[in-house]
Amino acid sequence: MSDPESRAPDFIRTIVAEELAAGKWGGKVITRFPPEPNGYLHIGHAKALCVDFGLPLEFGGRCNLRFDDTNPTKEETEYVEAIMQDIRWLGFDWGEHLYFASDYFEQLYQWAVQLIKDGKAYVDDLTADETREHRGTLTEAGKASPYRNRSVEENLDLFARMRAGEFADGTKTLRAKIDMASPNINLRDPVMYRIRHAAHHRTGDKWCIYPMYDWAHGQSDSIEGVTHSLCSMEYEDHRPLYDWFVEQLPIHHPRQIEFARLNVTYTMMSKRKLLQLVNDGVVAGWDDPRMPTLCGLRRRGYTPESIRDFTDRVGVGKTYNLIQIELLEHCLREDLNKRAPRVMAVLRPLKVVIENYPEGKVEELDAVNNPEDAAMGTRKVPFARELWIEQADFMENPPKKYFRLAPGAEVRLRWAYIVKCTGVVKNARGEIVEVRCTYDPATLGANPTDRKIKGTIHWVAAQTARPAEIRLYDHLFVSPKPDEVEDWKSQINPNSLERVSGYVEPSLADAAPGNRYQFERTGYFCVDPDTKPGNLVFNRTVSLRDTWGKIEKQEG
RNA sequence: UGGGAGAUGGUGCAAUGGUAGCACGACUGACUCUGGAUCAGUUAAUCAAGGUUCGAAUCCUUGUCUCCCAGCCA
Repeated sequence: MSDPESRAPDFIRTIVAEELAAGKWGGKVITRFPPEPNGYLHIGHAKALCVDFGLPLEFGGRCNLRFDDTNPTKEETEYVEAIMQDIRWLGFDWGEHLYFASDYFEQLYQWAVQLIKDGKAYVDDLTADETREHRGTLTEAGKASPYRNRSVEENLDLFARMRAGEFADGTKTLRAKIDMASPNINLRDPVMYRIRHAAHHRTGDKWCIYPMYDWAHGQSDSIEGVTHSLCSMEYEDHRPLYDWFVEQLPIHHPRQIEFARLNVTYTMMSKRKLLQLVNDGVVAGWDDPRMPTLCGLRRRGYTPESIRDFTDRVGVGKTYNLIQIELLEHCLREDLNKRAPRVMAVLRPLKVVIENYPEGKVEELDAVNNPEDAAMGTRKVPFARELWIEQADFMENPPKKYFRLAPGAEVRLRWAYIVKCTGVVKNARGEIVEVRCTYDPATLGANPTDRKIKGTIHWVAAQTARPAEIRLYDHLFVSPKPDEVEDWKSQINPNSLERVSGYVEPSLADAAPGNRYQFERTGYFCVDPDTKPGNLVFNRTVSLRDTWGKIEKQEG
């Protein structure tokens, strides 16, 4: 991961550094990460997490985890548990500072009463439709509700009775009295409370009125002593309201700063649409390895380090961005290249028989676990007369520049001998079912001096191989911007998951779920939790860069 | 056509009046018992037009384009 000191400071860190240098905020930075517990965290949240938690890490201070649970009809405990797990996995710690906006409901209520007393809020009887009609449009001012000038006493009485449950859902709201003619629609008497006779995941049936985001968020920030309330660009229009609410009370005033959210090609961040993918069975769940959710990426085999590195490289700005998924994959490969042990696995098996190798003989050959890290040592891999190789590593009529096995051609078997193809066996349909070879006993750990062997292929000895289910993933969507297509579901990639039955070397027999490996020459894989004793399941995390594949593509 | 924000290589981020740089991608080549990794190199950008200035991505003017806002969602 990049050194924080070497990174160019983004505009937020520049602002904070200047403020601190000027003696503001008492020299410490307090931020908050405020998820709504109505879905799972995704890669976009990872960026926000890195910004929110990264700032106090750099300047001193802390980041609170506060659940923004002000809407009981959408929120569930299942989500809060999952969100906490994902944040910890990514590597961030909120210490003792776990909060819920619902913890502040009483204080929020008391402050609302104060606003009513000050003539700055009123109870409105307009229906939702009427409220919309009164709000005006982007170009026309709104008009005042007929209830806008109720007396303080009447407002106090009505608000207390709203809380007491005397009124049905949707019949009354508490509104801030600001300016129905404001060019900023957020300031046209925004709703502060609505009536919802619904059980809340934490407060149960204690409340039947719930605060709106704008009212709850800034006041919650203030209660927690937050200095910098970092959020995405769409809240820029809300900042005047955020400021207005905290200024009406003699309380601490945090600074809201907005930055552009993360977008990545071939996926989407909409929680609503991701939920739909889950509900429609397009994916197997929130943690399906094709999902951009943190739990999906985790199951896929992504490392938290690679995700943090990615968010570092993406930067923080105010410009709309669409990051190419290749950058994420690059960060992943770079990380895994250093730490993933190498093993051999054959995804699409083709039988090879070495005619001059004794039947029944098995040799234990030495293989290096990671050429990038000698400390990872070596292991033994069994070699025998019958092997599995990759179907793609043999061609009966090879094109030029094909360095693998073909009739009459020689190839190095990784960590083993050089073999030469002597012929093939075909079935009744003319398909190749077996490749016949001879091996050169002098080439174990040594290269021949009379000829140059360009190709090396991986293999698994048939009699000691372990069968495995291997799940190969591709982008969930065929379009780089699936969100921008009218019918986004039409962009779902029908081939985003392919299951193959392959063979892995015996050292993997007891591989534990979550373990990550490089299958030499094919990619990085991790053991899926679906793995049971004797039934190995691997997910392809990401393929290796494939220069040959590129050449093939170019030449048709 | 109200308000807010933003425009730098294909993508993302820097340069805050003084040589437009870094990363990913793409393309060459070297090396290699992974067609991986690594190494070397190439490609390619300041939204437009005026103005200020010795000098402008940066300052001024005008224009263009993009995004966000009319939930009792967050």
